[in-house]
Amino acid sequence: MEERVVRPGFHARVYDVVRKVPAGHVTTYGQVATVLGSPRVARHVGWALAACVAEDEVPWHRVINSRGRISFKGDTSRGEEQRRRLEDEGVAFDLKGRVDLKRYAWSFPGQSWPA
DNA sequence: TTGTTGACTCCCG
DNA sequence: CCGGGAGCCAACA
Repeated sequence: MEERVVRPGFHARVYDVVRKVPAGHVTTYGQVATVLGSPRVARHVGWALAACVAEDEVPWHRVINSRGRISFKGDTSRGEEQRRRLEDEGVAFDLKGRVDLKRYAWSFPGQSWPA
């Protein structure tokens, strides 16, 4: 129950949390990790999203880093796609490619798991 | 089993 | 705010 231990189904939890983010809003890896019960696993949230694809129906593009920026390890092609999707949903970007978290950050219902 | 890696975050300057 | 360094934990070889 309140184990909050990261189980092998970690990805599934990440996906569910990300799916709760409505269009026009964004969240951070740390936020998702916190909802999962472990703010330290922010890196694994990104890793889980990396494994996720369109078939998973996960709005991975709504997840950015704590600085309101799009972080990638080198393949910016997905970063540009992420930015395009967010702009299409009404999320404005800074000239430096940053999002105003103050305005678009989404709060999860209960901020805990399970929801 | 250990060691390396990483779509991160925090601290410092 | 930005950049660099250290820490974090699970997955992978």
